[in-house]
Amino acid sequence: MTVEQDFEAVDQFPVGMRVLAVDDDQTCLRILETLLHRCQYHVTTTDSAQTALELLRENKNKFDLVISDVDMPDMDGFKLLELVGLEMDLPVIMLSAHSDPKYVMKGVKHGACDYLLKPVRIEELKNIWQHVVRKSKFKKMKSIVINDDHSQGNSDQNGVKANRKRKDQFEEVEEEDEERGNENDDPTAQKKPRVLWTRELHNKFLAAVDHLGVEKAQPKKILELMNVDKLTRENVASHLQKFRSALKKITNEANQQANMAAIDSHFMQMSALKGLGGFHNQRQIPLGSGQFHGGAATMRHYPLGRLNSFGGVFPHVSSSLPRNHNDGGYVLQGMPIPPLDDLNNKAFPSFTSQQSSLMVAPNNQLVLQGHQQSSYPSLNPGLSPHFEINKRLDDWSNALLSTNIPQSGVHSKPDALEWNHFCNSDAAQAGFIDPLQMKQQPANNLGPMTDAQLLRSSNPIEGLFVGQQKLENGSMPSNAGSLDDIVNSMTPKEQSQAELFEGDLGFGWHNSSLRTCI
DNA sequence: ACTCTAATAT
DNA sequence: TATATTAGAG
Repeated sequence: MTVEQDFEAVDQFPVGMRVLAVDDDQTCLRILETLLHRCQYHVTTTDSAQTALELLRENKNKFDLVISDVDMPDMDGFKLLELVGLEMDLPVIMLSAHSDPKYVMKGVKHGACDYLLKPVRIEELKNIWQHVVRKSKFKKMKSIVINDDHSQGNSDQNGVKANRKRKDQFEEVEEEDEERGNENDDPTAQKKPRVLWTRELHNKFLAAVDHLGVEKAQPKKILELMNVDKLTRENVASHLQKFRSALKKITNEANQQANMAAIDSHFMQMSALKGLGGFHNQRQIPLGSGQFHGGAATMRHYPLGRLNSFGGVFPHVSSSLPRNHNDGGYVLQGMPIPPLDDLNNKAFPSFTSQQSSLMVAPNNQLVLQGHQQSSYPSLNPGLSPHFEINKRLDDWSNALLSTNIPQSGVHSKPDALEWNHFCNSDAAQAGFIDPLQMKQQPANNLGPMTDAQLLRSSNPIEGLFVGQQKLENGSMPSNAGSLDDIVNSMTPKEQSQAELFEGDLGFGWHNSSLRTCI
């Protein structure tokens, strides 16, 4: 079988590929030329690197590949390599008699896409066209980002392999292609988007988990229930892992506390007194923004006290709030839903910065599209339908300010230490905020999270709050009944506003160390 | 084939 | 930091 036949059997492409061969040694150059011709390449030769460079500069896009000797009097082959890489980003193959790994490495580091040892065998030249294909593929996808990655990304991958003589070039090229292909198959595709577990997304997650039951909730099922585009099982698994560890932490702490029962009964009393504890999920709320198509939108009843402040999906932990958070108050963000507290404010806010509906953003993240949360306290309370919420933030902030509690910034949330400080602060002592009250009227006196709440894809607190306002100003009958009724009673405008402002209260809430407050 | 957990990477 | 990925073991 002739070389030609052999070659053509491989691929038609390389026929006519334009190769510039550079070697100061005339003999070598002649041999090289002959071999390249046999491969049906279109060959241009020169014996000087300088000339080569000029040829290349004058004939941009007239060459597909450069194959150059390393040792040349007028210009170091590496220099040529570098310049070519810089100026036209052509694939360059280095050629030398030195098998010294140092040289090989140098070539590779300078961006050579291959390093051939003299004497060159035609078998090696037969395959060099692949560098052209690869390079152009590579260029296409990197063209916007980087210009000179030629000398970096390329080299590392070849580095290890380059210092062995390549008998098995075909295989090797395939390997390399695979390596690159994994990441760069689609030139337009960038890195996989990261999922941002926003409140809304988390709520869907919670709804799914709740539906399945905490114990039985598994990534795959959750994923199905959530029915969110582009979300993967891995995403869910990761989140679930985080969720569970947060859960464990919280329940552990809760269980360490004594007097649960007493506190429980107290809570129940408070609930009853408040008239809010008896809410049932009587009907669903029509959802504007929910994308939820799973089976969680069914009516459920929870035994009062089963649910606590963590989104209604936590196991029964004597329905008492966790207290005495002794690790500094850190709670995995996005896990617990903030307690509703009593509706007369005194929320213990934390601040998050994302919200709204799910999309794939240009920045290549799965994000919730929407406004960036206004930095507290920049919201204008007078204009916000969430005046009271902002006021709560004000209260909290002021309380903090008046107690020398170090604040780490707008997005900080108090940790256990800060909270203890706060509880002992003048502000607290003066009744500015009553820790005791906060303790006595924790979130779960408001009954379970409803499907509707979860599915509304907005901060349930917001809806509740609006409802509460309506109750208070008489625009809603006081016997409105269920929580759902309240939320349902929101006007479309209010709902959209709630939508817009959702996230005013973050969900990194933790009412840590309440025990130490009394 | 999937899940869980821990560890580690990005 | 939050999320992703991986490993190793069910």
